[in-house]
Amino acid sequence: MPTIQDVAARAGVSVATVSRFLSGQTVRSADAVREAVDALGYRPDVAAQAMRTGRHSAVGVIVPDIGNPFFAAIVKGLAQGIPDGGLHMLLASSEESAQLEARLLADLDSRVDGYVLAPVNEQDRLPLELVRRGVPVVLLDREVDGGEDCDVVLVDNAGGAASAARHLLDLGHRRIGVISGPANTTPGRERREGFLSVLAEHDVVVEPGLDLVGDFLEESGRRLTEQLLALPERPTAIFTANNQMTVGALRALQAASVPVPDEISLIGFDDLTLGGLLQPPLTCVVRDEVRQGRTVMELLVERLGHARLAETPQVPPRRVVLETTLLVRGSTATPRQEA
Amino acid sequence: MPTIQDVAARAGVSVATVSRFLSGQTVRSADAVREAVDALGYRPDVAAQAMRTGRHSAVGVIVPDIGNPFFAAIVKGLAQGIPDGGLHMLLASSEESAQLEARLLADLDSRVDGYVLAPVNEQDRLPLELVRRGVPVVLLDREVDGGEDCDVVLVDNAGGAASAARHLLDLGHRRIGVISGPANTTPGRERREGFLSVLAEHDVVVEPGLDLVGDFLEESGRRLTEQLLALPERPTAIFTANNQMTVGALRALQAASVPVPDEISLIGFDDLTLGGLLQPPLTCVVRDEVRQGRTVMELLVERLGHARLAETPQVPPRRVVLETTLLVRGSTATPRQEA
DNA sequence: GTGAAAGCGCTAACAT
DNA sequence: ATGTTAGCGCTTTCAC
Repeated sequence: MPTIQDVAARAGVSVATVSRFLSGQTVRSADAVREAVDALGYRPDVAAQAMRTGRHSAVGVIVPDIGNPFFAAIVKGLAQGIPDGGLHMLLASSEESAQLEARLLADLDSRVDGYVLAPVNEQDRLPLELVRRGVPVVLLDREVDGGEDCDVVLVDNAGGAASAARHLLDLGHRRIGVISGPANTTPGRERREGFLSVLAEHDVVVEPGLDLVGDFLEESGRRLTEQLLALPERPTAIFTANNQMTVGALRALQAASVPVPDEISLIGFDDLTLGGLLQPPLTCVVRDEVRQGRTVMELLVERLGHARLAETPQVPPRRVVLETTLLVRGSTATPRQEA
Repeated sequence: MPTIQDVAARAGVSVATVSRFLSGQTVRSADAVREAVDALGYRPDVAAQAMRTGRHSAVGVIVPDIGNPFFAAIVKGLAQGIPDGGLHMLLASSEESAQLEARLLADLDSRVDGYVLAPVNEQDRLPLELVRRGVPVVLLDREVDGGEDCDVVLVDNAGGAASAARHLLDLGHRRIGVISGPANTTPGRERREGFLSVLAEHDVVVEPGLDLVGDFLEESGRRLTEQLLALPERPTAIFTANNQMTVGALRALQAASVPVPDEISLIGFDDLTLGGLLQPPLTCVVRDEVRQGRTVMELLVERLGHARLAETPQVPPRRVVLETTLLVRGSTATPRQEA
């Protein structure tokens, strides 16, 4: 690999001139330098640049589960949000483990200029520590306690869940099972609250056996749905708070040969890859995941730019809440009339 | 951020001793150094290490489409294959563009010690250039021409496609549509050839209008299926060569209200997230994606280890071919008897 | 506009 | 076993 020395030698100038040329400054011998760069196939050594400047032209991304198609779509959006050239993404998956998350964050520390984080839980102190140190951070889909100082891109969890609840109420459901996510995550908490508050407004009681909390993974959706099906009096509808748990619910319903929506209606938060091709097609609350990812990266890039210009840029933290849409397909219907 | 100097000062030793301690060598003042490291929260600066040693403790991963759940599963496997601590993954998506791939590779050059690559096409020269330079590379799911010198982890594309073909023949199909991937990719080429060769052995002719080539994306699966449905005489079965095109085919069949498998049987290469929950559940050739990813990373890690020990390690290139399984579910059946 | 030179944090001789 | 020191490739003063 040629170094900047080689380029300078070939162009007959000093390394300083080459460096200036590369950083866009006007240089008398621009042509000669350009020629040398091209001829030698010179690429600056990022490690050396990083050491000298403290900047890495890379961002760290930690998602809870990269195998989840939802986060795959988010990552696609993140990639779209990266401006052309030179900014890279270090991706890691915390597997919903706070411990692993802490290790990853520590490892990334001297490799990146900023972070996209979907913290494992809202009590997570790490993101705020970074912010206090002046490190650009944008939270993805999840907030942390006291995180007002931190950019965040959410969806309207409560509103989306509320629209799902209203839809079920409109259809006539009164006995509804809720499978929500961990109460210490933003989507887990807000979706449950948004859903239940609408039911409460309409004096619909959700007894403890119908109000279940999962972990956002497929297996818990399956298990909790089985639990609902085992009740003496089954619900007539089920709300699942994320895509993976919806998949689990579908498997359980299918395994138990429960006809959807004839016996039980199902409504999920977030669509599935094939949600529209299922029989019946899935009714769900949808959002634009790719756009959400893109927005996150745009905020981060902007903040990185400011961080470069001044020590204390004082860009006020931004909180973006993207809308959700209720997509009514075939998995919800009027409850069957019981005797 | 404290430096190794700070640690040395606090422990009352030289930086060399701290460095030795950190690299695992036995040191007299181990306790004092450990105390200083902990108290200061010292973390070595990776950029400085990289500059000094030339190693980055990171690997670059370039997949063609990170939004594809198949590659998301692969990436999950890759993450599993990373030994505890300190090795990182820089992930990028080439979006099936050779140009973007080249740029990504150039950008990653001074950030990583090795690569996992799913090259955009088999004529791609870049992976071999890296290998010639002594850079550890493992090819993922796709080979390149003349790439005998390069580790690669494939699946038995031809065998899997052949099993699909035999399954359709056994059911009695004789007029079969084939939607394959780009002929200049390994899975595109091998799956088509494996499929067609079995048909040829049984003297089943696939006329040009039934032998279509897509681009592995959902939209091409949809369009080419529409094309098959528009034929004067429709096929009684369709084989789609990857997951995304299978989704497209399903959409087209549904849009045209073609009953599966009653009028047309469908068999795909690779399962879908909800393949088993579709109505009918999808018959397909399956493999263990996570295992494939894990295997790739294990090979790469091994090669990185060798690369560290000697200049010319001469580890012979390995070629791992993982098996596939025919998963017969409900989307294939005996062809309807025509008049 | 340009060049000489310092130095970012670390590791690996080399000398002890 | 330990300390001293050169230098990885680059950017950025500083003096011209």
